[in-house]
Amino acid sequence: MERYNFKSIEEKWQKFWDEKKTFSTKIDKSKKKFYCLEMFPYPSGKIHMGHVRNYTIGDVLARYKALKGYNVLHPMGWDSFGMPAENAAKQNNLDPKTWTEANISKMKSQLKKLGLSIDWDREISTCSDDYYKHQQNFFLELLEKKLVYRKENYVNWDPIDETVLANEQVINGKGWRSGALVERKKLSQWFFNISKFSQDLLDGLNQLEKWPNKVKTMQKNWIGKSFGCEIDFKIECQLPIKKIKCFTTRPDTLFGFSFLALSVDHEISEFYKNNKEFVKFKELCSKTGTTEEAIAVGEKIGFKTDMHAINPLNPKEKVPVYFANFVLMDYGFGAVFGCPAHDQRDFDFAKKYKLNIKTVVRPKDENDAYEVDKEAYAGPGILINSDFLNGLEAPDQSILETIKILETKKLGKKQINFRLKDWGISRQRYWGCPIPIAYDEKGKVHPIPKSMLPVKLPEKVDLKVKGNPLDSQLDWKQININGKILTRETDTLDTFVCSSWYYLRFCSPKEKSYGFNKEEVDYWMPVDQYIGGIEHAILHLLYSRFFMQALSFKNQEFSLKEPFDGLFTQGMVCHETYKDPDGNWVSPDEIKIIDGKKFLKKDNSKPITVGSSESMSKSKKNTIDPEDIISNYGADSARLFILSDSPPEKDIQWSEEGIISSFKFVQKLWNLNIKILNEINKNHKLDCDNEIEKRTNLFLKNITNNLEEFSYNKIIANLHEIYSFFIKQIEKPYKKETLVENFKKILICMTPIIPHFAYECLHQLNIKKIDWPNYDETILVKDTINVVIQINGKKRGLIKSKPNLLEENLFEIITKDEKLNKYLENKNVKKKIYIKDKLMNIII
RNA sequence: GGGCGAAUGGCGGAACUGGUAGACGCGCACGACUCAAAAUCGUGUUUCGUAAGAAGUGAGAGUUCGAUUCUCUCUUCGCCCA
Repeated sequence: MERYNFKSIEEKWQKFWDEKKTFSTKIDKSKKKFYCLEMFPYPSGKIHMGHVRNYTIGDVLARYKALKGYNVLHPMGWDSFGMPAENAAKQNNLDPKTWTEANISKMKSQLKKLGLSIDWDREISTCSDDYYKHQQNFFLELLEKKLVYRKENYVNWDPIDETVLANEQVINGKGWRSGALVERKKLSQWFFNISKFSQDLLDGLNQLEKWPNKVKTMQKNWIGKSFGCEIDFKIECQLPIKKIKCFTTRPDTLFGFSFLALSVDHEISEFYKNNKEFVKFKELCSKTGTTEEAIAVGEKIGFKTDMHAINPLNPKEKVPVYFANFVLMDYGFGAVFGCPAHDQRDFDFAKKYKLNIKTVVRPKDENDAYEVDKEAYAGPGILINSDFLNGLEAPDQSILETIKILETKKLGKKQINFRLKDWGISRQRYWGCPIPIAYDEKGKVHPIPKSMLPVKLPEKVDLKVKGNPLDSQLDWKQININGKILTRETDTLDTFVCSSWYYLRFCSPKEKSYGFNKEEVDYWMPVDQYIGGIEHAILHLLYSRFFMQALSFKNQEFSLKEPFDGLFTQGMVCHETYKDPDGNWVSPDEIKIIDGKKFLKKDNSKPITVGSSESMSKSKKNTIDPEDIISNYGADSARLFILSDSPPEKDIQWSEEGIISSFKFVQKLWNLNIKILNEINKNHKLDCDNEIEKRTNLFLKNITNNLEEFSYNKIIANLHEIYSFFIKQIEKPYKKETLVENFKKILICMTPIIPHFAYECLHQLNIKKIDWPNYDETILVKDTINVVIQINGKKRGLIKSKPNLLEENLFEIITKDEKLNKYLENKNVKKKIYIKDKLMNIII
């Protein structure tokens, strides 16, 4: 038996593809295009199993579509700006550029070893000025369209990384990378006006039929459209304040009004800036964090003012006005009216400060004496204790009706509110795209002229200074524009900006005059299938959608609104976790297993406890290095296993047994191939039956359907089945042409999955022209079928018969069947349900 | 607290629009080859039962001739939001 030498064969084909530029793509209007894109990696050092899974899934699709006759664009690049480079450079006394480029070249060679069908001529890297100069140009275009602006704003400040974080980068009140407790700080920042497109981004989701519903729901919730009402509350106080504007989604509960709460950043707070108690209170609030989550979890605290607010529907009623930590300035108007009976947050606050709690909604099955007791009631019901609103059905009818009344009385008006906030894009970091802006001594903004782009990052900087290193680059900071000496903006762009348009750049990566070439983009866009992790469900995907909206805004030339037609989110790669007796994580290669049960540490034979399977991470030491797998088992085996065990959208458990099993399967296929090659040289003339053709056609049908549906785990099952059939068939008499012809088709189906192996076999059979084989439905028509026989719904037997049997004929067969008739003897048949060619259910 | 989703052998998972539950793989058992082991090949493998047979898709109900699939209630887990 010949051993399959994956090393030399994989190398051979990778070299062949590289030299022949097999996967280089050009516009070809005679063919339908297919743009297959996987989320490009951050060049962190080396690839991990998550990459292997992501890019294998994409590669199967790209290769399959190419065989189906599509002109496939399948590019790869590097999301190469970002903080890890800066941190690593600081630690290793390198510069971020050197570190990043070394990582890129390492990871590129690793990706090549996977045998991916990537057009490497289109490779891009976001940290190269070829790329970011176009991004700076986009920034200036958006500035002209007034979609970029600058404002002073409270930000989440990460005191360890010394940078501003987006709300999404704050997890449990801590920085997503550093883990530092986030502080509030006021800074001048650049913003993309993403909220301008809230409604468009929401509407656009409806068109995205090939997106998972889950992701669409997440984006919908993130955009957070709410329908409600703005209300002016009259104020009584010593200060020159007449009224306060509030936004509420529940104006119908106005009769339950018991306090008015303001954000500590509300403009009215200016009147209290000399009040020592208030200043103390404000400081306390700043420690609870700015995220909605931090506020919801933390204790609700308030500062009572001497102001009183008047209920617009009941002018006799006056309630106290508080500053409260749970009111955010950037939602609504930074002021809310409190109705404790029907909002848990208000309820907690009212209990704490002993405020009035008046029930105004009762559940349908309660009577009007119903009173809220231990917690707020936010469910549907009937309005009570609400004067002229009594009896209305909450929430739908009562809200609309109340708004109508408020509008006619000119006390408020209907309003739509969005949760989506503008996107802060300034980062106080060196390793990012410079913002093409300068300031004069008065602080006035001067865009850098487009002719002066790119604004290049200075190459040699001292990263060890506190704060942003660009700030201390005095020679770089100065710029002469038309004879004026100005100071550059030293903040750089959030790296999410880089990844918001890279898919456009792939269409024409060498275009010099602009970020993309219109003709190329018109041909290739949108991305037909985008593949990546669910962790980007909100940010990256929403920002990319925004970027297209922004580019097409006031632009006759460019009208594409949705960048990604199809989206697929793959699951994570998991592995068992191990701990030694001291509770330290132990990595899988430090472990030996005895009799499949005992887990011991290799060096000291101490017992190891096996923990749950969790997503691979360095901190839990449960990672497997793809490079080891490829060098021990080959890329084809790795690809085969990563596809085989679980559906691609679910998590997969990496296991040693699994990869070995895949490795063995490749070897078995190789042996089958050799047997068939030997058969070609023999001169068989025996003609058996058409079973080979039939089974091959069934295989073709199944694998094609499964490929179309992303059921890649089932494709591997299909391969196992057809292998088992062929290896048995080869022992029987058959016509050699039939055998070889059908085996060729199967090999073609293997090329997307295990390309090196399959192309080698096809090469040995001297096959040059390769197209996806079609199946013949007529061959699949069965001449004998199994009909299930049920008695009273219980399966009692099977009848083999020809198709299209008449009911009475089948029943006759049943009565002649000894085993089945046993059930029918002396019984009255009440009913027969007959589903042709499938089943008969006899009710007795 | 709200939203979405999931639950099938020892394990990962199949089962198209309601119609043979457990495809395929792992693991395990037995057998062949071998002095022996590994590798390889073959057979078996939901549970109980010697068998005939019975039970069985998280729990409970419902619709139906028939439910893993549809409806309701509950439990547990996961993800997102608060």
